[in-house]
Amino acid sequence: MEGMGWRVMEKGWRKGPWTPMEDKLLMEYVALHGEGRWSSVAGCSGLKRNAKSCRLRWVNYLRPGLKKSQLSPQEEGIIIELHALWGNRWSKIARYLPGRTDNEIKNYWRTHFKKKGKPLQNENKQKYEAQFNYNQDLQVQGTMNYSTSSCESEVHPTPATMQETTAGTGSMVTDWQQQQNPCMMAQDVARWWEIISEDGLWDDFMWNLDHDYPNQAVMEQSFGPCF
DNA sequence: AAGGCAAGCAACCGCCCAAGA
DNA sequence: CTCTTGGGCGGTTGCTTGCCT
Repeated sequence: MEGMGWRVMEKGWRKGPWTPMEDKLLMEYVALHGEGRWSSVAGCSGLKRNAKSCRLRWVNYLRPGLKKSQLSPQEEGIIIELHALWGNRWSKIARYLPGRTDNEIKNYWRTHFKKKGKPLQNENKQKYEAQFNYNQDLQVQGTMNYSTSSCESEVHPTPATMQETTAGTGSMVTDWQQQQNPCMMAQDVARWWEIISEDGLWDDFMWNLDHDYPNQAVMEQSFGPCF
């Protein structure tokens, strides 16, 4: 560690894993000054960490309301669905999973889905289907905002989808209103899933997601011009 | 029991963008 | 308008841990 660049003092900044004492200092700082004033953390708190490191530590680990538990099948389904819509927009996806961080979702995706040549089959697919059925139940109950018609309507993942995970961020709807119109429904995802997994399109699709947006050609082939 | 290997995760890096001077 | 600075984001790295041989 010490000799490998970890924890070396570069411009006086500490690096590497955070100690409990550093966490305590950072929490005290945020309690006093609030979030978002990262550039002055070092000066005010005595922490020898740069602004970015402090922000990251706070956002990914110390922030109140973070869930430490494993992702539920419902959350997994949400990730799958939103990743299909937006690609690697982790922070955007994270906004719909209260208590989860973009880093966590990103790591989860990479370890659980990306490394596998054909992810989401069998066990994972079952999990997704559980989520799908769950969404359908909600839809029946009238708590879903999913449109069942077409792309013309406002269609987006709803707070209802994430009801289980909602921890009262309060900003979800507002955030959502600023989002694009994804034009995809749970049913579409399920159908797309079948096509991708059975026709061997998955690899192409996945690797194209490394770029900004999902493979539009594949999507259009499956669903028409929505994408 | 010990070594190797892979998965998981915390943290860093570099780039981009927006706001302010 | 241009430059600077701070914050945010996605990609990547490398340590830790658990499993397998």
